[in-house]
Amino acid sequence: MAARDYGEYGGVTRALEIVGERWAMLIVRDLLVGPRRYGELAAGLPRIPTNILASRLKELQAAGVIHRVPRSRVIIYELTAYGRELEPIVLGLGAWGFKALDDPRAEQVITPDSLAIDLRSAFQPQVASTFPTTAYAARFGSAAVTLQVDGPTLLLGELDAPVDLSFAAGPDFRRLLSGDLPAQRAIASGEVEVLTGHSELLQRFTQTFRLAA
Amino acid sequence: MAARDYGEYGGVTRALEIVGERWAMLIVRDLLVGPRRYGELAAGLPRIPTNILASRLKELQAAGVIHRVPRSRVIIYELTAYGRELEPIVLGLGAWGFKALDDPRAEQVITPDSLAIDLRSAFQPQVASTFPTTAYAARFGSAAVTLQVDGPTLLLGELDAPVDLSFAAGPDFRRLLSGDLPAQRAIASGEVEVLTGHSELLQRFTQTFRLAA
DNA sequence: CGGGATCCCTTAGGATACTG
DNA sequence: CAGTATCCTAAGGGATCCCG
Repeated sequence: MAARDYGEYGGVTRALEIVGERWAMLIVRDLLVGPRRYGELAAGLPRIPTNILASRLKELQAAGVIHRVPRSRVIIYELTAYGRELEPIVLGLGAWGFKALDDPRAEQVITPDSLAIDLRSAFQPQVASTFPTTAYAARFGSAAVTLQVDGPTLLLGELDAPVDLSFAAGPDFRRLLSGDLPAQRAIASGEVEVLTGHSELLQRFTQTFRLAA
Repeated sequence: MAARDYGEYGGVTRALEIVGERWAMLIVRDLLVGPRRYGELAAGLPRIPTNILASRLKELQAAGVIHRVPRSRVIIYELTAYGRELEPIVLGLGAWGFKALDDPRAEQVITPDSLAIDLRSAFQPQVASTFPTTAYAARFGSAAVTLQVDGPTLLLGELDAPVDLSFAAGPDFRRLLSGDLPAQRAIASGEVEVLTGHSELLQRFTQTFRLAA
């Protein structure tokens, strides 16, 4: 770590020495969704070389951002309390980067963890509070997530209620989340296909999850 | 930019493709303090190679984060509105990294812009509101800043009032900002030297600028 | 089969010199 | 002062192999 520090004494440089290396912040992002195994992280970061993943995990562990937990014959990586403090920063980066998204290119994939974090950064708690509890199953491109919105809180992954609306869309979730493509028009044009549930609930979804473009 | 993107379609990856490269976020940090010329940026980032600075500036400009403004025979770089939206993220990174700071090493320097941002991330507006307007001139190691605290607002750099307290300290500003080293003890031990003004004002400073360790 | 380690090669980045 | 040009090293990409 001697050659790649910044030679400066300050909070921002220190943070970047820890999570500024290539791929590091994406590992943190995926672990914010939940604890993950080595192979799950590798699958969620399609282009990461395995040696880089291994060394980033060691570095993040040495810095106290993550720790490895042996759990019933397999090893689980999870964020420490200090690592979880990066959540607002990662969500902020997601919201900021969202505005710079172009159209999805053919070689780009959407991973479930990436989608989960984007939806969390789009989540509007105060709007959500105005609706009754709602469970969604959403698919964008090849990535699917289930979400349960319960008042001002958002639960990702595990549902304890039946799904109220499940829908599938193409990889371009930008226009739906930005409000650029209204829910009813998305359905009418076929850009969003409602699989189960009331199609009116898609409008509730787009009000609950909103990111400025 | 083809080989160094992440092959993923999402907000966080897009953000990191723009400001995730080495040195990029530090350029943004320094420009958050104010517009800067090429040479000023180079001076504020002591170890950046000049070719890297040049290419980062081009990339950030292409992404709409900064723009070059010719001003009276010299070129000024400044953040665009989109670039300024990174402010809470940079301040958050600063506060997060602050907690991981070790003792300053001999080869590490403190630059004025880095110090300015660290103090901004430490600024406590609600505490500041309880004090009358106060102007400080602070020096840590080789970096000096002037600050004017006016109610809940903080002005860096230009003062329109006489300095109420000026002091000098070593490069280790951690213990003072974390509250680990109380103001009076810092003065008694000589770790902080009050140059002009009432030494009691140092306590006001440490209450106004506070970062958890 | 999960969790890495090893290999080779490519490219970004560091150091320094140079130019309009 | 504001950058280019060059050369070289080290980090990252890609594939394969290893070990419990």
